[in-house]
Amino acid sequence: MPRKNPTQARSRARVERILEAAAQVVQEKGYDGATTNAIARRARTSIGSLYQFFPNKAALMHALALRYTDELRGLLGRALVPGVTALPWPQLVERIIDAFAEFHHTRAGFRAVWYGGHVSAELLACAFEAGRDIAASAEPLLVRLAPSLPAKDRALVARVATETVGALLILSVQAESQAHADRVIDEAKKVVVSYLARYAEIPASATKP
Amino acid sequence: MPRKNPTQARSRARVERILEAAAQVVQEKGYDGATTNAIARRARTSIGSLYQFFPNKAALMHALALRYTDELRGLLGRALVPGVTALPWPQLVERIIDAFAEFHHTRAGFRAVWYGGHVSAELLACAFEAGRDIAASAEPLLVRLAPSLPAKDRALVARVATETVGALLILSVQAESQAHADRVIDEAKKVVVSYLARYAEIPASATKP
Amino acid sequence: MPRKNPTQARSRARVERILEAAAQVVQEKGYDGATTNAIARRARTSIGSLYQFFPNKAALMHALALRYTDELRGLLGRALVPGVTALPWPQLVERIIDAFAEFHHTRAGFRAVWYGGHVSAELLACAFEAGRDIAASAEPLLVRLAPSLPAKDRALVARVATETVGALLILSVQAESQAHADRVIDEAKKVVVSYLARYAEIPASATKP
Amino acid sequence: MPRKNPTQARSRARVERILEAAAQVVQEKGYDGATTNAIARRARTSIGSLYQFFPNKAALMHALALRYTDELRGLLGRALVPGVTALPWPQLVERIIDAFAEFHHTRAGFRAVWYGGHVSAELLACAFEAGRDIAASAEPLLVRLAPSLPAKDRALVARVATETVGALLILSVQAESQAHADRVIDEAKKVVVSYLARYAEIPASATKP
DNA sequence: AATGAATGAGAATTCATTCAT
DNA sequence: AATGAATGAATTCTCATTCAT
Repeated sequence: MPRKNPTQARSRARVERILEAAAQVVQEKGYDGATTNAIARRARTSIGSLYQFFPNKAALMHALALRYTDELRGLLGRALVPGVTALPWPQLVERIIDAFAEFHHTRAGFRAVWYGGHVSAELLACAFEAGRDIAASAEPLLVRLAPSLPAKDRALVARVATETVGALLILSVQAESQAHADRVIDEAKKVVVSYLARYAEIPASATKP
Repeated sequence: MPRKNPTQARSRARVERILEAAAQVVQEKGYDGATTNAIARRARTSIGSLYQFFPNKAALMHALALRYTDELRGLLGRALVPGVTALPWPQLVERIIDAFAEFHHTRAGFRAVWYGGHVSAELLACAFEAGRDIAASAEPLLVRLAPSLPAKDRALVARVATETVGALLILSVQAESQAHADRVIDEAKKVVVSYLARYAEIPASATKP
Repeated sequence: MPRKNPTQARSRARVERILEAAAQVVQEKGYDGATTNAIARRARTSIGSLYQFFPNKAALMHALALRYTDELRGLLGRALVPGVTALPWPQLVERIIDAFAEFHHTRAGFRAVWYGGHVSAELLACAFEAGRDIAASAEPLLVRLAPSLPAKDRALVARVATETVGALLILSVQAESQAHADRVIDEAKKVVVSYLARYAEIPASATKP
Repeated sequence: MPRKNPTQARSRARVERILEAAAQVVQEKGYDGATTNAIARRARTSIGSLYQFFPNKAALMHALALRYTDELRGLLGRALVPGVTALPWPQLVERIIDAFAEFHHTRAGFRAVWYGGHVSAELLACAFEAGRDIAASAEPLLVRLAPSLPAKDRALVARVATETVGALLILSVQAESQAHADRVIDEAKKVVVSYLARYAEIPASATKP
């Protein structure tokens, strides 16, 4: 019974190192300064190895973006721990916004790549996809909130709410003080809750049965 | 009585042509594909002339970006024609969103430069300032809507509303069909109106005296 | 009886201004930095006018070089004032070297163009010609010194002596102190006098009849 | 027991090829005509490789120049083989001049870079240093020739003699025929020997004990 | 699999020169 | 004659990608 293929493990670690290096280099030098050679050097690998894992620069950048969006994609699911889902819906929404806010404030690399200078066309495409996915993961909440809303509308509402939160979190991150950042997040909560209230078919105080 | 120095006029026209060409090429080929030579060719000028007006590619792109933010800055003021300001506040807000939506949909170059990848740190700073200015131009409306709101809160609310509209207009522009784009804009109106309703001290139906 | 064509006078002044500007710009920016446009700007003329007087950049540089070499060409003749030519030959030689030394130390522009950085191929060709001419102007002295020396040898000896003086004057100009510069000139005199003494057919103390 | 790292050896050879090519191209096309692409082509390398070894054109030219000055620095030492040092001093001096003359006539690239135009200020500083070093390597001969000459004067005399030889060798190289070039070298020997004879404290016929 | 030297297409930019005004 | 905006060929240099070792 052989243990896990050591080569695979090493490969995985190397890919991780390369992505980490890419995030750092993009952050430090900007998108244009982030040459594949510089990234390989930072990752203490050879440029040849980099190309073993990523067919070209675009693929590398795409993977870099996916790494964060994947985390984001799972974020909503992870926020919905049992105790939380039972809360009245406005508080539930606020908890989710808090979870995203924490992500934005914690992941410096994320901000660096997404908002810290050069946002490439590839990254934007990724962001769009990620947005769609995140919105999709928010749809179940909408089902509870507005059961009679047609599926198509539900997707739209989820997307609009998600996108709004995203934009306001960026504004929050750019704030000059922590206090101001917090106030922006408070307003974001108000924006989304007011909006969803339009569609809500259950009272704002109802807890999950 | 000679008319305006023809050379200056020609220069201005040429700069205009170059910026227009740049917008088109960036839109078509992306930032990296937009070579200075291609831009000059599209503008039916020589590459030398391009460099007479813009010291380097970054400066050209910067000018292109500024051109749009400057237009945006004045947009709100221009939307507030007499007939409009007398409308009930929710309709007034909707008119303003329509004005911004038209701008986003009309100015292909705007989208190209701001969302077409490669937004430099310098440009982001510009965008931030522009956001602040646009929000500032929206504050008078808030005074009418919520006279007792403290100035500091007013600035925050204006900024949050502005940023939300901006984000949703981008989403709208990315929509695959015109119909979908319109629905996104409708939702944007709902988001902002619901949010502002929280602060409104006058009825949604009140017209200006 | 009309006075001198004023246009010609103005042209001459303009050419002078351009050459002066060229010398300055070469000195300040180096040969590569000395663009024709920069020279025209410094001369407060248009680039078009510059090309009216000089068919191309090479011609301008050539004229610039000639301006100094022409002065050099006449220098020896001017040094031979009556009182000087009567001196014993070694002192005469020393006087000539002093005259050249003064020229080198006085004409900062000359040093700038010739030794201050970028010496172009054209300038070198000029220098070679000038060297030949200056050597030629020194030949009459050799006739007095060594009447029986064949003309061909005389040309060679004159050239060798001239070139040697030139090289040592450059060394002198590069000296870190005035005192050191003077000592180099003293040695230059010794070098040339010792050399010419080989060919001298008249005593070192003989004055001209 | 592996032999020298082949990569290093190949690199060294390539650098050598590039420098050789640069010397040739500069000689043929002049400094301005010597494009980096032309040099790479001549060296049968890619332009990319050229830039791997030299950060820019100036650096390449600088390296080319240094290569020759370094060779020159060692030249005098190498000329003083046992049989030569025992010669009477005037013959010894002549042998040294012959060695330098051979260098000048052999190394076409040397002439190209140093006298082919575009000698940068940086390069001039190099040349000055090299001159000092070469003069220093000649001082031991002066000690034998004029033991009582103070050290400071010795340095000056060595420098003056060295510089004179250098200037006359350039003149020699520019000569239109080999015969003429040889005659210039003969005169150079006379110039230096006559000059040094002024300081000589030992007979011109004395051989080294 | 890993390495990194080598490649070369292609980009930005300059500047001598022209020519319509 | 004078002007200087316009031209575009030519140059330097970068960097994604390949491939022999």
